[in-house]
Amino acid sequence: MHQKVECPSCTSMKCFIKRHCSPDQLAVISENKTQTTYSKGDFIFREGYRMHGIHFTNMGGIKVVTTNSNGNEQVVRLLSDGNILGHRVLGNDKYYFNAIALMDSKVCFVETNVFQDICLNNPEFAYNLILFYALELRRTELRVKYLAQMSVREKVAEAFVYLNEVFGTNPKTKTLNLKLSRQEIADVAGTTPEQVTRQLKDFDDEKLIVRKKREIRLNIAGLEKIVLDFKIE
Amino acid sequence: MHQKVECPSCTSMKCFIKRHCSPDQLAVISENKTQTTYSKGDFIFREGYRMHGIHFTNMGGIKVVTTNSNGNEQVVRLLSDGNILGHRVLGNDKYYFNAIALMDSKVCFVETNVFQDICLNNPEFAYNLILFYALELRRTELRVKYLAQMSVREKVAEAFVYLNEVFGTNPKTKTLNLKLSRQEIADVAGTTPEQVTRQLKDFDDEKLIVRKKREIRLNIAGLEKIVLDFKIE
DNA sequence: CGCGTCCTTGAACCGCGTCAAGCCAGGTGG
DNA sequence: CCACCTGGCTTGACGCGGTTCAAGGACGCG
Repeated sequence: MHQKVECPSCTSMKCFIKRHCSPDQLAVISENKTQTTYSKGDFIFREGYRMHGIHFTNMGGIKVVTTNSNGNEQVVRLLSDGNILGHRVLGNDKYYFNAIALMDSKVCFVETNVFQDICLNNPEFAYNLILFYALELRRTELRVKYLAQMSVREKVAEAFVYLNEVFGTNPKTKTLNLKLSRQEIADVAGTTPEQVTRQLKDFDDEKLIVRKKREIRLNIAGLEKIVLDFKIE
Repeated sequence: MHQKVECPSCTSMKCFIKRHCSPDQLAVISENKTQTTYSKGDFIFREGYRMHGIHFTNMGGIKVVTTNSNGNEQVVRLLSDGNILGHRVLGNDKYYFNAIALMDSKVCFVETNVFQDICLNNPEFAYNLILFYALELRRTELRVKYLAQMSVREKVAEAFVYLNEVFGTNPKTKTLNLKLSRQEIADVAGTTPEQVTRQLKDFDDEKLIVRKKREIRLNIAGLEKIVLDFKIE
């Protein structure tokens, strides 16, 4: 197994804990946290899993998904390193979604009571967490709107904008830092693999992407325009 | 105008402020809050409106909606008395949804800086607010799932379950405590008035509802079964 | 070289939204 | 008091978008 990364010596600039806790608190948290390494495809938690704490991604990428009757997955949220995971479960220990590693990932875990202590003793931390939740809530609501009202074309465009936002592109090749199957893209967009293929063909014709199998070079400005046009009218 | 309800003498058992603040704090908040009465159809805030605080419904009912290109509304959230409204905007003053009164409503408003002070000086309040946000987030994510994967039949059933959850039914007549047009039901369910009519007919045939124009008597157990069946398989 | 997996493409099907016509009820004015 | 009008409800017909099904092709790996 890998060496555990201790909070005081952690270099993540994105980590919520790292950004909002005092050195003293970092030491306490570090002592009380566990850290696990997951391989691509591993479950961080499953539907019905009993949660008794909060996860923080130290490195890697994770998707939170919900499964429907036919076994199709719908991606509810994507997250890269430095993000909070499983914070929805706070105060209610049963959760109805699965969290799956999209690549090799390292995840820290803090138990609820430790976390609660931080909140109660560090009001600034708590207030910043409230702001974080507010932002998350707005994002999720926006996704409600998207899934309910967008056409497939718009949903696929939005999926790439979202993927780019979270994982970014290789600055040299401009290809997405994550290779996904048509099925996986469909799960993010909320449609079928066949529709994804068709849309990718259209986008290719329109110079919005260049596709070489799973390597996809994005014309982000163009894709964002599709999403923006939806928002405006 | 109506008389302002002061927090210390407010009798709402549901109000978040009332439940989690000390008498001292209640006095401070009451002094700094404003209270407005809205009639059915009035906007509490509009898309693009600049927000500088948080609302609490003292009495009444409100819907938070988003409008699409054709002018159709999609209900994102319903709330009755004692609820928090506009908390998503915290830390980011622009909002992309409209809040509209469903009936005559009284709403309290607390400015952000006052609210922030409460959070920073009352960690318990802040922590409970975090729990509230976590719950809200789970609810919203569930709606993402519903809108993305449910059939119209299931969505209409879910709309009534949701309406019943928030506004309840008259214990005598078992009719919904809120009369809505077909269009308004469609906005909650995420479909069209015509589809609502068709579903209501089906539900009536199946003894899941009894409809007398806008008066609708619900067989909640039956409707919940439809939603539950979707969840399970 | 052969097998399996994923991608692609076409075709058929179907659920749902749209359009339009008719209906019913409540309100208004003669 | 009734005739008319208006707005919402109902119902049927239609068409489109998107999912599903199926077959063929490309690629990778043993």
